[in-house]
Amino acid sequence: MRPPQGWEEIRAEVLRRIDRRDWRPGATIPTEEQLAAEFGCARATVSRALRELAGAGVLERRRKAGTRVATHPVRKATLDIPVIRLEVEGRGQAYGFRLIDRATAVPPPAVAARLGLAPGQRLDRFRTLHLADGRPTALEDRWLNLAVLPEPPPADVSLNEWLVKTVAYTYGDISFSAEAATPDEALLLETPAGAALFITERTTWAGEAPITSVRLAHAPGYRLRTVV
Amino acid sequence: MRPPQGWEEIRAEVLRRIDRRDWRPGATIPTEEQLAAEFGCARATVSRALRELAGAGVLERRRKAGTRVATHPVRKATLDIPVIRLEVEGRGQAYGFRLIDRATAVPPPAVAARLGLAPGQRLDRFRTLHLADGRPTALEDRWLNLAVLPEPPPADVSLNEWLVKTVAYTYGDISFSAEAATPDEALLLETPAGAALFITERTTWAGEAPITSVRLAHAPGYRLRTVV
DNA sequence: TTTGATAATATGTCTGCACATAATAACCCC
DNA sequence: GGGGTTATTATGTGCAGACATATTATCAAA
Repeated sequence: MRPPQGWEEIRAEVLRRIDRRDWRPGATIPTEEQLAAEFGCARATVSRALRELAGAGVLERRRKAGTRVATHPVRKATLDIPVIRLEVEGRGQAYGFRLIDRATAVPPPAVAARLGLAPGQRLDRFRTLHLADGRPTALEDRWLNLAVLPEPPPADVSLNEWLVKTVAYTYGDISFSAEAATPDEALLLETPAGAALFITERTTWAGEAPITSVRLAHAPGYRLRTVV
Repeated sequence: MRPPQGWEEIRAEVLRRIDRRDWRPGATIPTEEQLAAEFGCARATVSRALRELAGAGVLERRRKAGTRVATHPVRKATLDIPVIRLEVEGRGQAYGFRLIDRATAVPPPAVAARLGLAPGQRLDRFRTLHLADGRPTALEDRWLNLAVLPEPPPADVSLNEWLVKTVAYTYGDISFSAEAATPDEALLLETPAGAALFITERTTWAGEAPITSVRLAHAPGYRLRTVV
């Protein structure tokens, strides 16, 4: 039996031993040094494999105490969150969007709190309907802090696409929830009022300055997946 | 200005340069070797920092082509998905659960397909209501393949907790969606019929054998967060 | 002009070593 | 025994060097 070579094969071998219950949940597995000796590789290579598995929540590691198989599956799933256009095009549909309205206003308290704004400060609000093959797929409600942008956005291109190419991206916060469609949302998304909508909310900073807070209401049927 | 030391400081420095638009979206940043020379460290240390950022979707790396700042923010957010008991206790509430019913039956086609079962194969179904401070917080609908378990589950402890301690965990699939509460679900979760519920679905294999498929319907107000 | 072989190059990975750090175990003294 | 100090130990991080590999650029032949 050829020993695993390369950190990916070692990771697979460790997973296999957990699957086969050689190493049970809660049990301590051999030290990096022992595994390196068994597999005939350097400790750093074993370390890399175990670190990845710890990052995925499969193992728990502590100095001196060693490495053990995780008992409580606080899984760390990794999500891909693409921009809507790519998501639509990835399904083989034609993407489009329509600007519903645009205004300058004081954002609701929840948004102001998320962005860390002084009360009463005004922001620009854009509401955009995203279309897949002409049918609405998501309603975007974006509050944008134009004051901190390095240059004013052009009027002729998608605000989204301009933003991602222009301002830096260090998402501070993403959250997901389910909400019933308001009459307004239902109308725009062409769905019955009260339908269950999947909501994505993102708040973005560039360094210290809050840039934008977006709420995406996805049309019914939307599903967010992770693959491990 | 002291140069960053350690891969975490280097990661922070790279992020800062992106934030400050020194390196703009789409632009190629210096090579690992150049950065290592600038920061006065080994290439491996820079490599570690850049690899982490690429894993988070901030950078895109290709051999020979180099490293560039990601343009389309296919962000890779990392989610923590704890077991419900820990989630409830983490909020400082008292956890409890109640087994609603248990049966052996042929699962609906969607579940059978997810698990890759032959049509007509029977599984065990457990429905459990999870409680926080006595109030329902989530409804669990679990289909379990008892045949592949190494030993039959005991009757006196929580099936969940026994499962995670006994069988290996290699989640194959997790998905999130929003659905309207059925009358049955609404009754159990003490919420109006048709309320928007946040749904988590997980399917688990141990090696080749499908173990279990779980559908969790969270009571209204549930929110899944990521921290970057 | 196109095609195909070849060279150049940046990242990907590995090794072997060293030291830092956190957490446990061992010990000693009262 | 109890409590506090010290030693031990496994992981975490770092470095320098080497080779592997994917991809691009270059250049010659058809």
